[in-house]
Amino acid sequence: MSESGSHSKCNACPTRQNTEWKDLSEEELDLIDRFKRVSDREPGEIIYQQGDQSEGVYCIQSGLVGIRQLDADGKETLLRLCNPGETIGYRALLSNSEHSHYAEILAPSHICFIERRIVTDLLSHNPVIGERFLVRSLNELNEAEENLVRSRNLKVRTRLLHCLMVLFDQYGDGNDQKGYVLKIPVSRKDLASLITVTPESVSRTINNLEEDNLVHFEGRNAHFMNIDAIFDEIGAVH
Amino acid sequence: MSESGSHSKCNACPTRQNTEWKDLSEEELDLIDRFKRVSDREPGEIIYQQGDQSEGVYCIQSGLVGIRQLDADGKETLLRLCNPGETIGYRALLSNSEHSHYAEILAPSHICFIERRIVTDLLSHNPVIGERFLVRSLNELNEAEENLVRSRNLKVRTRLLHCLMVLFDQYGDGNDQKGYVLKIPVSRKDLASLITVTPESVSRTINNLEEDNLVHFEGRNAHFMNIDAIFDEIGAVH
DNA sequence: CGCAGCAATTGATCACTATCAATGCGATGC
DNA sequence: GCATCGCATTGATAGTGATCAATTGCTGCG
Repeated sequence: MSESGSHSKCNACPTRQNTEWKDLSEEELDLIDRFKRVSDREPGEIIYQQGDQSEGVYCIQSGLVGIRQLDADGKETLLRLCNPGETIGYRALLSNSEHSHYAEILAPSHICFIERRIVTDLLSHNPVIGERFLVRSLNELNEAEENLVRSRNLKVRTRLLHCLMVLFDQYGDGNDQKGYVLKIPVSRKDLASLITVTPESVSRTINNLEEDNLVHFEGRNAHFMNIDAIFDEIGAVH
Repeated sequence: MSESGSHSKCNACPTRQNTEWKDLSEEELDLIDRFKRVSDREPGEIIYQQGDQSEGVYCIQSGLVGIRQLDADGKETLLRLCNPGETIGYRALLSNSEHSHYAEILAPSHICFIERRIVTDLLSHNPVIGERFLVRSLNELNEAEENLVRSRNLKVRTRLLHCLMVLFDQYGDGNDQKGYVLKIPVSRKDLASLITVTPESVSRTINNLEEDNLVHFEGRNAHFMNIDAIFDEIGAVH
């Protein structure tokens, strides 16, 4: 990583309105601005390690971050993708425990680091922030549970379609002459991990979707040829 | 359910020390005491329904409650068991959304209902309560993720052993002459649901464990014949 | 340009677990 | 004591996805 000279103001951060920090006072934002450390990060870099103590939180200004978890056998799972505006690493900090997962840069990113004492300071002065993180964690909890239920009840094909639709929601490029287009932001391996399956199975399922003329893949681009049929399939699941 | 005449004081509640309410003031406890509604509930009764708006939270004074989730196809999953001291239904209330799951009584229970306005009142006056629920939800989040990773990486046998050990932790009856004993608090079907498999698979896996002389089952009682071997198997997983 | 190294695909096989159907068991009620 | 209902087990089968191994494709780099 490289320490960036840019000390852009949080106030001007285009994503702040959707974040846990959206209702900070000028004064509070100023506090963060003065102490935050912004850095340029490249894919593959680790923001924090599983098992480490929390030193603060990280706000994603731009780019893409993956949250991964290693199990006892060393197998890794990609739990979720985090987008600009998201603050990560908050869980270990707020529960006063070590990071139960690690965060890896997936696309060139600008990351703002806010150290622990600043965060606790803000929390103790402004209860709204705590509330925001509470709601955030409740949402993540819902997602996690739905994820579990999906991977239990749905076949790989349906899970993949579902996952692609979720990705399309966040990263979709609208439509071109062929249909809706999505630049999948992750590797096949990670795509597989997201839906709890092996890369081989993803490959085969992709062939499957091609044969059925539902989705056309070229590299990381996915073209949805018949998006209604897709919604049918993931909506009223057989 | 039957409205119970007993208005036992929260102060005297044997489980309160481990709960989110542990550091309420006398005055605050008194507020709850005055407005809470205690009821006797029998197995099968539903405390709140998935999809309903939150009307308050429910504190389990005694008994056992299961949190279940229904998916779009009507398949149900038992997500977790809740024990005396636990407050449930807090998620919908705090995130201002409908219940994403439902709660069913699994053993005769005493349940205290605390209505919404009391909770929000307490929350707004005492930020510590919010913090407690925040930590609670962070813990649940960790559990949920570990659960997902386990059901991805581990075979049924290992998951079952793991689940039994977790249950033993909470409901274990110490040991008799034969070894450690656990009265499994749920049906086979629910046991299966907890580890995301079919009841048939649980049955077969149980036979398996019997053959290996690891665990002996008679009805809902499980005798752990060789608890070290069990820990070996779930610790250093192949 | 060609090589190295990694990512992705393809192929063949196998194990696990789901599924379906039937039977067994146990509690409850008449 | 017998019938019934629900729960649990057992059996037979099939399908899904994992696994292992080999190939292809791609990217960056000397």
